[in-house]
Amino acid sequence: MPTRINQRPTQRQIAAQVGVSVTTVSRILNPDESHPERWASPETVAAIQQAAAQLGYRHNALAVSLRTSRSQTVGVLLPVVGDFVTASIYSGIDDVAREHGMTALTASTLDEPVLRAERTFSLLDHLVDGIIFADAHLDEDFLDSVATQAVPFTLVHRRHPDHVCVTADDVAAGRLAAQHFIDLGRRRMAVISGPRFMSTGVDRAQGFVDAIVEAGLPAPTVFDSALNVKSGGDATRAMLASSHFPDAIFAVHDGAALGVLSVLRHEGLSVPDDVAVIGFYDTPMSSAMELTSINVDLNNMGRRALELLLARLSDQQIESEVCPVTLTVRRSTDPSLPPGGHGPTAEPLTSTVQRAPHPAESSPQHVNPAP
Amino acid sequence: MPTRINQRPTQRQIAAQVGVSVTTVSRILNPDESHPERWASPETVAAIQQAAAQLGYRHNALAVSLRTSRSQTVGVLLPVVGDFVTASIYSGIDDVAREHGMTALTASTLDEPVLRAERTFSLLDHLVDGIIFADAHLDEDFLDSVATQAVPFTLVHRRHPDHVCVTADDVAAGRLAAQHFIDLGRRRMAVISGPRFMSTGVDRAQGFVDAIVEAGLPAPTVFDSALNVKSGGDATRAMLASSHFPDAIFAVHDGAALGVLSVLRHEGLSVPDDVAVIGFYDTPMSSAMELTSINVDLNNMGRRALELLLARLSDQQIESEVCPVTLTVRRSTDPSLPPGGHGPTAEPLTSTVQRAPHPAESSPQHVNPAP
DNA sequence: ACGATTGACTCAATCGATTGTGTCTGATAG
DNA sequence: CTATCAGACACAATCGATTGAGTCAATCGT
Repeated sequence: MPTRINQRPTQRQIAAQVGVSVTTVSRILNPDESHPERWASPETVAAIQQAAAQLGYRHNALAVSLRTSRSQTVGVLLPVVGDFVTASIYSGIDDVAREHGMTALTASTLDEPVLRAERTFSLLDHLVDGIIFADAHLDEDFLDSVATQAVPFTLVHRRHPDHVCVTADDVAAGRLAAQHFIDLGRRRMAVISGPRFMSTGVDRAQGFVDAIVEAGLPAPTVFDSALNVKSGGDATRAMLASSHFPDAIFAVHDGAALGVLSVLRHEGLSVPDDVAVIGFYDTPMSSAMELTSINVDLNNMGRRALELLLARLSDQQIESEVCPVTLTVRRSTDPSLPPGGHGPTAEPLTSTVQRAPHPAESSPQHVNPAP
Repeated sequence: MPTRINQRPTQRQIAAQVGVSVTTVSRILNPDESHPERWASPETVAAIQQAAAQLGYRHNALAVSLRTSRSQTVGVLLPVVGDFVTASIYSGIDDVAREHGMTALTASTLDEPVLRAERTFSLLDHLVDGIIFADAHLDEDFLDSVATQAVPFTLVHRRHPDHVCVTADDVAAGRLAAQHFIDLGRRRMAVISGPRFMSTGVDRAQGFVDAIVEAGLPAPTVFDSALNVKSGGDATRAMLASSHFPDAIFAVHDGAALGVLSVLRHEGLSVPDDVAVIGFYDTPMSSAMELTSINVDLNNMGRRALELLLARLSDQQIESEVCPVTLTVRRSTDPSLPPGGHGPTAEPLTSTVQRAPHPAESSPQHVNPAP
């Protein structure tokens, strides 16, 4: 038993053992040539393959990358790591990367321009073949400067006007939320958006406002927030302090929606009787809190972002993609649904533009009859 | 303006521009020598630094790694990516990596041995300086074979008897949960653990059982589960079907706890009147669901895991570490707490062994008086 | 029987940086 | 006046693999 410790076998070792040159070893171990067996006799091929297996040979990815200037690596820039949304997106990216024998390098930028630049350069130092940005800012031209570096990239989740991106259909999502509220007979709407530089919040709020105005209803107030529990709560308190309190709140992020629910409950207001609430992303918390939420396949968005990037790397023309959104109706907008949702195993109800009819439930506890 | 497109500047280019050899350029650009200015005259140093800045020179991480066989890179193997627990751990690792100018490479293994081996080798192909495993299995000796590769590693979150790891104090956590139930006067306990190969669930269940038996109470039933919402619900249904239904359930994962709550509510049982429930990890969902949960600083666990690994890389002796846990009491065990928790901005109550007294709240709506 | 083709390889440069060992010049010591 | 030394560099091998351009012998066609 060859107890190799501390030393990875190299092609040189295989060559020495078999009695050929490293050239031949390299050619045999890279079957990507058009003529697979053109470079050696069957016996030599077998001998090399056997030696490689016996020594436990593996390519040195660094050496290969250095020589070929193709690293089989993509960089992924996330605003934060450890959050449901970005983690789901990354998961999809990672899947595709693995399917293509590539490695995904991640870095978090905290939405800070300096950190983003630093970490982008750090990825480039590793000669990534391409980059996926999940943290685009609408108003920055950092991406243009990256384009100068001749490293292809795509955006995911947040869009930028000048670059290819894979986003949720955020405008449609906003319209979906608005239409749901309108169908419920709500009239005084509000929307909790995110920072202005995030296309997600901006587009969702835009769709929401547009649909409501088109329906002839008063334009909803737009609150900017940091899209977390605390800022959602703060926005809600701001609403409570204002003269006309809404009867329907659309938060473009479940975290913010949770803050909304928490403050409403704390203030003794009933959901959805007094205020209906819609969140976004349909996180596990949504079902736990019986929060109506908009769903988009984040995993698939990640997949598509990398697939587009790979297409681009194959010199194909690529175009931005918009992923469909659905609305999962729960008790935060529809009290006629049974408490406890549909049990822990049930799939959420989904709809594309209108609320889908939901199947009769075993114990429909009508807390309040629908208006 | 030098519109370099497509080409990163190299030391060779700097050397040519300044009129020195790449040797000198390399020495100047690596100030880690004992004699910083020993290799060139001040004028040359300035010229090289200026040329480097002007060209926008950056080290080629691959070339450096290849030559020095130190990649300044660590691999992180996670069971899944996109989950609160692993994402939080990774976040801590990533922070430390950045602080040390290193890069963290991640890979998810889905707890499948084949995938774990494959992805581990993939990391080794990139010449990672070390590896952090967050997906250790108690019963596997895969790690021993990795040890043969002479790549240092540490474990995090899940332990293995033979290797250095950073874990939560899982046994203490189990005891903490048990003591809380005992203090509440509960007598029929159950614990929902995870698969047998995860030390987390095993240790937590062990501590829980030990403390209860030591208190002279009947030993709780241990249910194995997959630690997700569905399996938590399944376990609860199994309990409901059995002869002696518990009045206290400790789930070693908030996801499973959510399944418990969901099924209990669906069956018309009251929490905590009929059944008290404790979860684990104190996820955002815990506070949303008013779930009493055990908290451990996952981010810090990640930090420590990498810090230990780096110490090990500096040839220091390292030892396993156990991180303290705390219990955050909410309404799933204590109905005397006000609904809505402490508002979205409040810090959770924490305690180390006993439940801490909680501050008086503005509107303490006593839904049910404490027993 | 002889040039041409094919099969089976090898040579050597190269990717970008690091590093042990020179080399050369001018200043200093003796 | 020369041996010595330090300062300021350069040479060239090396890390592990890839790749265009050979080399050499056997085989083939005519």
